[in-house]
Amino acid sequence: MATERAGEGLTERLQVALKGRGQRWTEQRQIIVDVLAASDGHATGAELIERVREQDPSATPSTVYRTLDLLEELGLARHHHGPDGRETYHLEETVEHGHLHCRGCGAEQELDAASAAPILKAITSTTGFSADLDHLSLQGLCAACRAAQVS
Amino acid sequence: MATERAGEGLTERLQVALKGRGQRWTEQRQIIVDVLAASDGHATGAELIERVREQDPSATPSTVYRTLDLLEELGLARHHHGPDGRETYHLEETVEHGHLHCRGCGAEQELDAASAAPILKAITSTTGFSADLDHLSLQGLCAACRAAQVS
DNA sequence: GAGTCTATCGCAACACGTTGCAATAAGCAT
DNA sequence: ATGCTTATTGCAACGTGTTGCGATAGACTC
Repeated sequence: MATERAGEGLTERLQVALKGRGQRWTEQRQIIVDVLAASDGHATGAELIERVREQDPSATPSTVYRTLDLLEELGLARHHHGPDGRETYHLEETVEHGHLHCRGCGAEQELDAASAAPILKAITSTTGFSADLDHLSLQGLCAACRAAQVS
Repeated sequence: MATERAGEGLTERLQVALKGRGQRWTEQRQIIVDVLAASDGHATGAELIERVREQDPSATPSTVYRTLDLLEELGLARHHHGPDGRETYHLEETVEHGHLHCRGCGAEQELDAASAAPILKAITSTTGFSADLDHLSLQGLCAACRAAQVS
């Protein structure tokens, strides 16, 4: 397993953004961004900490979470809460998407922007509220489980 | 501050449901149901524990959370996760509803079943997924904050 | 009422995430 | 290169929620 590196463009964007705010670029932050880039789907806080520790055993949870918060502030990462309330993180590079958790079979579907468009439109027109797709995390029954329940 | 009691009908329904499953009705459970009924809107786990403790200082978190889980299994209570991932509980008697959290002003709107209907319909027709309104917890910008941002 | 079975309780430990504070070290000026 | 400023780190403690286990006590039988 090679150690994956975040795209150079991403790292550079980060350095510039940090410098502009009087903040610093550190080895730890490089590692955290790399880990996030390598786990391209979704990863929980605990998973990220574990993977960061593989590369730097001295890293602590507080540092990792603080860095994740920072990345979110900079708009480079996002997090959302699963049905159990646990957090999952992903890089902003990942396409913006929502999540559908089926309480029947436990499956998780992703909801891409195109499919979500009519839903977001319905939300806006009935409530005036403009919802963030990245925070859209629905629980319910998928089509298969609904069919199974009817039987 | 009078000690509020859950409606007798609710308590009786519970006793019957428990007996049918070979489970028991205890003083603690009465207290927890009462507290839940008294905090008719939403209450976090921590708040509920504190209030239960006022009536029975020997109650422990594990008991309260286990009872809440039990009430959910019986379909008498529900919980959902706020934008910070913390849990809030409410009795099933409460009208089913969703939540809208504004990331601009921090306001929280409720979403009643009538308003939600077109949204749920849009979800079903685009994804085949039948979403639970009680777990619908959106984050985004309310109409006022959107207007303010445009300026 | 006494005895039995087992659901429930309290405790203690754990898991995830957050926060305050003192020590370290990054980045800048000289 | 050296020193200064202060962002960042590691540690330790806390808050919320979960889980395992032995002790308690509810409900049922005789």
